[in-house]
Parts: sequence; structure tokens; C-alpha cells
Amino acid sequence: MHKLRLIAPTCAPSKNAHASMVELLGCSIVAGQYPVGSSLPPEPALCESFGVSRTVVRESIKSLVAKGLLVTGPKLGTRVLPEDQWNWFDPDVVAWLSQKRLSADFLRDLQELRRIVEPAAIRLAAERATPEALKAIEIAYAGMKNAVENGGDYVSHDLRFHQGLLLASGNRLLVQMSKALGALLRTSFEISTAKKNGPAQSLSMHRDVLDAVAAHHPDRAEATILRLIDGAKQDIESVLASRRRIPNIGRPASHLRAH
Amino acid sequence: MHKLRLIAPTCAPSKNAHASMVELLGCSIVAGQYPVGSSLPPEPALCESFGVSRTVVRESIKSLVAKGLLVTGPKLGTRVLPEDQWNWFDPDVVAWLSQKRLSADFLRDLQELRRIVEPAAIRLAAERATPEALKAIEIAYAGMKNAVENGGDYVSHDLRFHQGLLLASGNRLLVQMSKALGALLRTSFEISTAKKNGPAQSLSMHRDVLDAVAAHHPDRAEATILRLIDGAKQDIESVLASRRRIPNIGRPASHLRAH
DNA sequence: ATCGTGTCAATCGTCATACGATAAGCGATA
DNA sequence: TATCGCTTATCGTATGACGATTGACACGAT
Repeated sequence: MHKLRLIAPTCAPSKNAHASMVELLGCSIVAGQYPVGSSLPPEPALCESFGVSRTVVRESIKSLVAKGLLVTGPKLGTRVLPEDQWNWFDPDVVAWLSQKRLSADFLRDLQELRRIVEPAAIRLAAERATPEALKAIEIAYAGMKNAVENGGDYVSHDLRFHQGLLLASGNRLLVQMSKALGALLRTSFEISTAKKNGPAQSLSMHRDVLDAVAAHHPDRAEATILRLIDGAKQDIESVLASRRRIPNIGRPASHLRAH
Repeated sequence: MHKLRLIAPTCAPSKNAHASMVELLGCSIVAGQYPVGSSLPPEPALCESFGVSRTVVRESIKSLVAKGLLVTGPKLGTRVLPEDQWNWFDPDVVAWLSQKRLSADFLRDLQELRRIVEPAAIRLAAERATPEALKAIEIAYAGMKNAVENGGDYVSHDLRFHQGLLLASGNRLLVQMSKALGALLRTSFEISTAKKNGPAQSLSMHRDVLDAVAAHHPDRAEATILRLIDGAKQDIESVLASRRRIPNIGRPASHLRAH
């Protein structure tokens, strides 16, 4: 009887064998454990090393194929596709990506995308935001404020704040994008708020953004969010500059379970 | 003896049973043939109706689960998830989406996204474009010009032109986005160039865009692409206005499903 | 009559085995 | 040296069986 061990390097196990294996393989591939262009071990080997049946192995691989990480073929094996073929807007892929240390280049790209999309989205939000959408953002803001004053999870509320703004833009594609990139943004926020007093300083700007949107002032909202984003950019760059050689910036709960 | 029929409504069959089934099921789901929240037939039923083994059925379903279209569970069945859970930036999902008639709402969202992303991307491209990237865009332009003068596939070259611009921006996330949305943009282009002389008119603007990027003039490039996009918007709206009754795509499921 | 509780059964999840299909690599041949 | 065909590793598909989960329903208690 097999007793699937499936102890991921840094990934949380899931309920069923399939989900666990997708998670583990996905993490490993994204982390570069299987070099791009190389082949994974043949199916029987994976079966044995994971202690699961071929069914599970194959269905897991199919899931990763669907996300653009792999191709399969007879005699071809199961090969890792080049990174530009991956579905970088797939929530799972993004989550796996976020678990490894993000490269400075990548953070720059993400920052650039934010600076393009968010200001425009804010303008739309300021024009269209419904009371309910504003309410949701207000709640997120309250959470941020509480986290600053009483301690707590600032980043989660921060993320909810920004996703609330995107939601308020009324554009489904923008909403989808913010959902897909959620995990990445979270990581980005974690880095940008790593500076002491970072949250406290950004809190008032968030207030200003929310007020401008609620008052239906697109210009003011846009100008404010730009200040906010550029501030985050500075923070990220300084953090990046300071971590010359320090490994592991990984997920939340950075203490505990290490090694 | 099964002899998989797999004749998709509008979808091209593929080489192997798995790919065919994913394609067919994906199309059907996106087209609303299985209402959101309802269950697909149980696996054995699907096996029989498609004439394939349970292996193929299950692996196909897993692929669609990976794209956010379905959830499965014991006694739960295989249910269609609400649309906002789909991976709208998955190339396959987008392709299936593009095969059915796009709703006016959706085209508006797409147009809005283009108007946000492309001008900003053009600015970056004008600053960073490498000679090779410019070359690729130049080739795409030549294809467009040839299509106008001698007849041919204008839209494909148009698409390549715009994706070339995104590529020249040097931002991997923007590139990914343009790849993911490729099929949608194509459909959009097909609509916006449906007007007579549409291509001929937009051709010169494309020339201007390319020149401005090559000359490293972000402002001029941005202004020109905005004229181009807004022109396309006008075209789309007029086409949309001329087709009065649009059989829905996005929101409510107006028809009951019988099987 | 309403509500909680437990059994039942539909359906997916997983395992095991067998064979067919494909194409990469290599050796034989001209 | 280049081409062709064969071998074989590996995935693709089919089949059958059993375990696991959970929604639904019947039943009894209050």
C-alpha cells in the first residue's frame, strides 16, 4: 500500500492526490527544478517516486499542459515548455511563481504594468463606482487602518483595497487581470511594505485615493494613485538594493517552517 | 466498437481524442450550452456519447478544471463554474470565446483595455524598441500593405503588427497579455475592419505609428495609436449598431437546456 | 409540523493492467 | 554522406474494479 508522502519543498499539500501532485509539480517546474526544454521522468518513474497510480500522474500532467507548462508526446516524453509559453495570467501559475523569489526584472515588469493599468482603472472607477463597490473598498481600508493601529495583516487588506478598485472600474477584463495577478501583487506588496512605517505612510494616500474615487474626481484619483504606485516603486527598489545576497523572501509567515 | 464522431458545432477537431474532447467541451461550455452552475452528464454518459473511454473523458475534464471552467467532486458531479471564475486570459478559453458572437458589452471592455494598455505600451516601445523588433513590425506592416493592394488576409498582419508593438515594449507581462488575448483581438479587428475601405484608411495610421516608434518619439506614437484605437472604436460601434438583436453572450442564460 | 440525525446511493477518485500508436534515434544501405 | 527503414522508449487509450465523499432522503424525536 502506498502512503503518498508528497511533502512539497515549500508548497502546501492539498486534499486529494491529484491536487497535491499538480501543486508540487507546478511549483517544481516554475522554480526551475526541471530546466526548460528538459524532460520529466517517464510516467512510471513519477508513479513510483510519488507513490501514486499512473492515473493521478497523467491527470496531473494534463492539468499542467492546460496551463502551458508542459507538452507531452510519445517518445517525446513530458517536456517543460519555454517560459514565454506559460499562462502567466493563470492564478495557479502566478501563485507558484510568487512562491519563489521574484527576480528584479520581473518585479520591474509588474510594477510597470501596475503603473499602466491602475491609474486608468481608477479613472473609470471614479466615474462609475457603485455604492456597493465603494463600500467594499471602504471596508478594506478599515482593515488596513486597523492593521496599522493594532497590528495585523496589512497586506491582505491592501490587496483587497486595490482589487476593490479594479472591481469598481466595471471592466470585467480588468477585474480578471487583478484576480489572476493577485498572488503576484501580494508578494509585491509584501516587499514594498517591508520598510518600517511603510504601511503607516501609505495609509493616508490610500485614504486620499478612496475619497477621490468616492467624490467622482478622476483626475485627483489618478494623480493620487500615481503617487502611491511610485512610492511603492521606490520602496521596492530600495529593498531590492538592500538584499544583495539574502536568500528567501518567500511567502507570508516568513518565520516558522523554515529550512 | 466506438468510432469517435466528435463533430464539433463550430470547432475544428484535433489529432488525438483528448484534444478533440477538450476543444469540444470547452466550446460548448463557453457557448453556454451547459448553463453556469449546472452539471455535465456523469462520466459514463460522456464516455458513451463521445465514444471514448473514461480515461479520455476524465483527462479532458481535468484540463478544463485547470482552466477554471469546471469543478468536480463526488456526488457533486462536474459543474460549470460562474464566468468570473474562468481564466479569461487563457489562450484556449479566449479562442473558444472568440468563436461565438461577442457581446457588445464584452467588446466594449476589450476596447477599453486596449485603449489603456496599447498607448502605454507604445510609449515604452518608442523608448526601447530594438532593431529586430522594429524589423518584425515593419514586416507585419508590409503584409498589411500588400493585403490592401493585392487583396489577402489583412487582419492577420494587423494582429501581428500590434503584437509586435507589444513585444517591442520589452515588458514580458504585456507580451503575455497580447498573446493571451490574441484570438479576441483578431475578432475585434475583423469587426472593426468590416467597413469598406477600413483597412485602406487605417493603413496610413499604422505607418505613422511605426515611424514614430522607429524615431523614438513616445508622444507622437501615443497620439497616433490613440487615433487608431478610437477609429476602431467608432467602426465597432457602427457595426454593432447595425446588428440590432444580439443573441447574448455574457450574462443571463436565456435559454433552458434540454438534453 | 418542524427539526435534527443517520443511512443510502450516486458519482467522482484512485488503482491496476494491457495493448495500440507515435516518433526519436540509430543503424543499414545506396 | 545522405537517405531510408527499423527498433524501441514513451505516451495514448481502453477496461474493470473498488474506495471515498457528500448530497438527498427517510425516519424519528420534540
